[in-house]
Amino acid sequence: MGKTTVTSNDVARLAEVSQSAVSRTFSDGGRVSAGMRARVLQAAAQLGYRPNVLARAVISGRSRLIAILVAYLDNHFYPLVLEHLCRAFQDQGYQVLLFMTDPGRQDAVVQTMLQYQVQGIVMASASMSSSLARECTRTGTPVVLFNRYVPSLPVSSVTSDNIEGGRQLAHFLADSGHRRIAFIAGQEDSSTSRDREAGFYKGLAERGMTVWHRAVGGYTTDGAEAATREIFAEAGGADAIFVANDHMAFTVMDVLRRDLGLRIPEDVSVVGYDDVPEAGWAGYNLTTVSQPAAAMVEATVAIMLEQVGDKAVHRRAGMLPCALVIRGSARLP
Amino acid sequence: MGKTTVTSNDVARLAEVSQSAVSRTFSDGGRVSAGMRARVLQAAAQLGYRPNVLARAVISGRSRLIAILVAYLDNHFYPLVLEHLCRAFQDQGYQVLLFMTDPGRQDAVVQTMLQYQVQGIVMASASMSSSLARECTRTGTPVVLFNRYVPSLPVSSVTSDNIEGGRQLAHFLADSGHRRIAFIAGQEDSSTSRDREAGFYKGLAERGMTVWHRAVGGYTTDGAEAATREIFAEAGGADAIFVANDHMAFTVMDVLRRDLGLRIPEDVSVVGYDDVPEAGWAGYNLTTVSQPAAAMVEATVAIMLEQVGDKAVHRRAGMLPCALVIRGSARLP
DNA sequence: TTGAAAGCGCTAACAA
DNA sequence: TTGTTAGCGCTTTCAA
Repeated sequence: MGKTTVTSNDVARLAEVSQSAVSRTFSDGGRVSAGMRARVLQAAAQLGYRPNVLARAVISGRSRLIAILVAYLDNHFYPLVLEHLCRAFQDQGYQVLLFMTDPGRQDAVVQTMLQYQVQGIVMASASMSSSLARECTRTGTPVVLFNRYVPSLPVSSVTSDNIEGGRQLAHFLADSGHRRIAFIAGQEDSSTSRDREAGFYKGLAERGMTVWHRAVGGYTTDGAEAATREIFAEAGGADAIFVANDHMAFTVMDVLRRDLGLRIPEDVSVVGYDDVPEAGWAGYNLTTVSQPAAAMVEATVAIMLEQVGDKAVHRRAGMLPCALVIRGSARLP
Repeated sequence: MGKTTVTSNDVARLAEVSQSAVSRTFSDGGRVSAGMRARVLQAAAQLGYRPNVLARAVISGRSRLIAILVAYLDNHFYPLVLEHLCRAFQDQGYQVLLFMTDPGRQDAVVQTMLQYQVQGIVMASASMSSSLARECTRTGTPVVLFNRYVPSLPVSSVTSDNIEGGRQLAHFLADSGHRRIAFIAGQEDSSTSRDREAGFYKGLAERGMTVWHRAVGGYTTDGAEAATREIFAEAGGADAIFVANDHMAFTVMDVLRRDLGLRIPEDVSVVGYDDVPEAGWAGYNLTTVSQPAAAMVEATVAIMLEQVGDKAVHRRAGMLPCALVIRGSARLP
């Protein structure tokens, strides 16, 4: 078989030029004459030469690798975001190193990322310890939390205005005549769930109301089912439920209709959060708040590219507006 | 600030040992005495040393990088597969380089993968040109097509038995008394759609029937909607529709119920393929064929690991059994 | 077992 | 513009 990999030296020998001429031809700002370039490219094509970007990264310190960490992909919001992030980084000449993690193993995963010399880290549906955040700062690796924030950490974040979204839902439900309004929280330690809840309570208060019942679904299917049953174990049940995200809301609707024999929205109104594609499906037709996924991805990429290559890392926080999407799962005024 | 990256030389200097001792301590089969190991680890911890795996990859030729290429993530089958693949490779000490691509740009993307010295390529919902496949063979990079196969190419593949699945659906519909059975194809050039269709026709033939109408949905939402309308533009319409995957089937059901005012399954039966999580949701309750995603991922990873590091690439083809999942979207006998 | 030395494939300063 | 030279951070012979 012989050697299987073609190096810049092989190309240089065939083209009868120096090895650095080959390097210049294949690097961005390379100053090479048209004639040289042509000879090199011709020899490279003949041999099937392909630059080894890993070797390049070792020297230049620019791996053009961005790590993305996600905890799960069952909530359809995240695959969508992942797809857009990946395409956006690719378009900018960066490649995505994908990591799935369970809470608890995140620190080890971040160590692996750093070993791969990634130039930036995006964390979606996942958080990070403060010691790790500091380590990233030390190595000059910018971190962007997607759809989450931790004010005390030296990391950037991109979110939408979850407080305002929760508030608008509260107004909408209160103004539609609902009186026993329940809330199903997501993960209690996530800023999304906390903010949506805070905004929701604030909105209710502005209408002189308080939440009728609060349950926790933990952003899981099982949790959502249990929370729904818990609410309707009480006498009378709720006449409206705000579920902290769409993914849980679908389960809630299934339990309500199939298991409890209730009609939506005649017997009980359901509203969610995220506006994932399924929310628009006729089988659910869910009233919800849309998160501007495309704009959030854009902001994430912008913050990343701004910091990549900089020696120092700056904390940036982007918050994008959300919008109430009224469909048919909640009664109207 | 000073130097920001800690190298094995820094550790060696602090521990007063040779640089190669540090290297051995951090590489797998490194023969080092316990005392040496302890000194090195202590110095490394003190400095916050982290091996540069890119430099290691340049020398050893083992990047421990696996590329995964997907064309889209809206069909929920793929995020699920991606999540499992990623976790499985991570567990084996490999990292995933994720690429999203549109048909047509795939060749350029594969070139990028090879530049990153990936040790293997998984292609899901995406195909590959024969010249590229040959190039991968030449570089000794194993390729596994997930949920797709191209017999003429020197690449491995993992599929489920789509022919048998289609056949079972045909029997099921025929035996339930349906007489005007339509089929909505996916992408015409994909082996999944072709096999499901072939099996379906075979199954119908075994019951002395033929397909009543055939339309093409192209695995897209818009295509599925158009195909549905096309079928019901004909006098009478179908009394059953086999949709080539679940993702399109949900759209078909929406169009049927919301736009055409038909009841499922009283007026028309709908069956899909894949058994994505949403198929089990009460709002759809779709009769379908389940693809063994977990087993397919397992087979993919096994084929990959078997070949990674081998000089020569072997063609492997894994086909896993599927299973009919009967829910409520199709009439029973 | 340990250390010295020679690279892996490439970039980047420097001189010509 | 081109070639020469010195590395990047690491693995891997080869002696000791």
